[in-house]
Amino acid sequence: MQNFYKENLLAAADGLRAIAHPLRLAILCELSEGPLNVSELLAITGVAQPNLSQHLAKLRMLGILQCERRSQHIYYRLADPAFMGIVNALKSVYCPNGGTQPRKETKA
Amino acid sequence: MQNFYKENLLAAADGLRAIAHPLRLAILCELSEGPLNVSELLAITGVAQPNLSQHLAKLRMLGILQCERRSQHIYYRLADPAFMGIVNALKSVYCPNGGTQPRKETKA
DNA sequence: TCGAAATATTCAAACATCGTTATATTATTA
DNA sequence: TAATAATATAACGATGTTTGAATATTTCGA
Repeated sequence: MQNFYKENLLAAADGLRAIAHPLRLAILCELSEGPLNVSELLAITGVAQPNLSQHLAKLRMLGILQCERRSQHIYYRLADPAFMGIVNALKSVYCPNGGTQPRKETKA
Repeated sequence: MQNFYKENLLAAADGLRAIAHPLRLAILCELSEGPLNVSELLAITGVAQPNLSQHLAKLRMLGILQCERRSQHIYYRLADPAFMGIVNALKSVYCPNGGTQPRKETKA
């Protein structure tokens, strides 16, 4: 398995585990259409606030999301466009219908 | 989050969790070059035999791998080429050097 | 048919992950 | 500056995952 195993596989598995959760996938799919603040994500996903916050924290700490405060609201965006390649591959496997609908522009 | 959430996200997260493990990723990467039997995978990965067998069982039961007995040996192959889209997206993110080396043909 | 090789299964312990509840922090508005 | 809205953190129980050890099964060859 050469050095490929020790280095890249561990990193790839970490990255996969980071997104291998329905809520985190939902977050990534939504943010792939543009940034959103926590309240908006809360309304879209319908989960409990601390739950969402913890998943956002995980994605943020892994460098997958960036956040930026704008007065009362904290906006999240995708930090690493490379992850979208993976999300898109997933969409093409699991979302025959095309996945989420495009959103109206929220003056990002 | 429409119906997209309940159906596709759960399935996609399941699929991701199935491959979000260094050894299972290694197996998928190796088998993406062609079928291998368990002894060969054992030699390549260097892990303990029951450990490998358990991960193979998981991938097999999820329909990601197929296996076929050929006298003493059991050969595994990728059952679902759709997964290769995901594996390839991963490779392009995590394997700058290109990942595994191509193998000699083992008369599949 | 007996033994050995190849592979799978079972079980328990260690560990990680998830959701919930309660609480803290930060920024705005009154 | 006190109250409130937005978001984060902490602690905890429940559940899931991973591994190693022991053992079982299947197949082939002698």
